[in-house]
Amino acid sequence: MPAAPLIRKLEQFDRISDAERRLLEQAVVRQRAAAKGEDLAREGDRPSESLFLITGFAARYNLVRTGKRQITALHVPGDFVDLHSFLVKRMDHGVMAVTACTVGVVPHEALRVISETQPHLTRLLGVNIAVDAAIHRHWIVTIGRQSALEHAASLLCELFLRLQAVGLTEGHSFKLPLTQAELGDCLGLSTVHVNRVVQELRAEGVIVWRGETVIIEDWPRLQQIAEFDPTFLCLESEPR
Amino acid sequence: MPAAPLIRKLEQFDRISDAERRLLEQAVVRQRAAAKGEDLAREGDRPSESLFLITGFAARYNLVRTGKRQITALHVPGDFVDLHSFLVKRMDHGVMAVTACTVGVVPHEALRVISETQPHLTRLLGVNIAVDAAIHRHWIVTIGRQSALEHAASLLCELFLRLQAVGLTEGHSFKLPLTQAELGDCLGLSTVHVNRVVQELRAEGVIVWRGETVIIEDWPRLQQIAEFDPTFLCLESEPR
DNA sequence: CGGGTTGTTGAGGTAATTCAAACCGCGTGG
DNA sequence: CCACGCGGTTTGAATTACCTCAACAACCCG
Repeated sequence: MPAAPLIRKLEQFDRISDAERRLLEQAVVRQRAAAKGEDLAREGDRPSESLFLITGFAARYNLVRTGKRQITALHVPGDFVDLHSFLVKRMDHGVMAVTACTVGVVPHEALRVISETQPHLTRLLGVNIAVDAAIHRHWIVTIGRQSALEHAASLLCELFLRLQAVGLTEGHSFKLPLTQAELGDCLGLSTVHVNRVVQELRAEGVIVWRGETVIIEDWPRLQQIAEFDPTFLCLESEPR
Repeated sequence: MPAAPLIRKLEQFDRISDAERRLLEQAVVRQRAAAKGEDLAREGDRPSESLFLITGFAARYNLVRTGKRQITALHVPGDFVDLHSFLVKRMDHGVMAVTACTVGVVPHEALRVISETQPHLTRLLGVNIAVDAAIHRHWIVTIGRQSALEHAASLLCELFLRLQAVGLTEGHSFKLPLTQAELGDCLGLSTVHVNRVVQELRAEGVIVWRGETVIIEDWPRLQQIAEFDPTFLCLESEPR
């Protein structure tokens, strides 16, 4: 049932009929594994299929001349990592497997058929793209106008809720398989500074982070530090 | 012919049939004027129509607790400022008229009819959202990993090409009706620092900026400073 | 002509960076 | 079983890019 995470994700947005469910299952022609660190797509590619995560974490990234890297999006199971490539054709960023991943493969041809015959499903895929964009905007705000501490807190809030929505949290804890360097590439910060900010969140008793496990000890306070309003994640199901 | 700028914008992505053109014209039920500084939409709104710019500049923005503002997108004639509100329902940001604007009004009901009956047009509207997201990602990269100078240069490159695509440039010059404070809100910089960076671009002979007019004196060098690759703007028409 | 907005400049402060080194946990191979 | 190497984390010190505050100049509009 490789389509299950995708279906659950789309159900965050609206109810899905059995017929639609079957169509999505048929659209996933195969699944494949990717090793940690592997590129799922590269800048400049013109993919003929789109990928969604079944298990693992992935990141979209861009490299700049100085050798620095900026991660522009983190993806968790259920997320399409390059749905837009169906519409926009050419990848303007790479996608890498942050952990070992399994991905479901949906040919653009299948997406085209859906777009021709399934208006409701097409809208839900559109919501997918629009929510990606909303998350991007949120990142712009936090990079541009929040302190490193606020920004880090914000990313933790976001990830917690997104993982909770796909059933990957336990109470207030979740697996965060990112190095501090990778976190820095998300936040636009140096590794050293990420470390200091994480220390501060720990010292304040807001989070515990050991190994790959983050425990949010004080969720209200974390939200307050981050000034976090989850509206943009669009986690409520309604007719669309 | 209030739909004309919208049609031209969509034609950047792909050919549009006469029938599609007529449908778009019908979808624009009216136009309205907005004064400089007026809000076209506010955070938390649930609009029942989407707006595109016919004339003028608009910006999406978010406010943070400290009173700072971050602009997450700039819009020029032809751009929808809140197309995503059709899919995502609730505005997670405000939209303000940076200059006096005229906007075309497209009821969500009309978008729904298009999405039910016009797969090709629906895809082009999807491209619209996807390109917005691509621009967002570009902003994340430039805010996160580029210097203020590079970032400012990058925004000028982006605006020049977007304005050129809708016929609002003359040679290498264009109207940029933004204050340095507003530019700072786009770039995540203070007004003072924006000023210094602009001075530097002037001193290097890369641009002339007097009043509302920017002249790009050395386009290759501006692109080089910004490390600018226009791919993400998706300015090539192809079948979609 | 005057008052508000915008642009410019200077000086001092600070958040984050860079560079460097030490440390830690962990898997691997001798 | 220990030594080693490696990726990741942590700490310190010096540097820097950008910020804040403040004053002033230029401009525009009524």
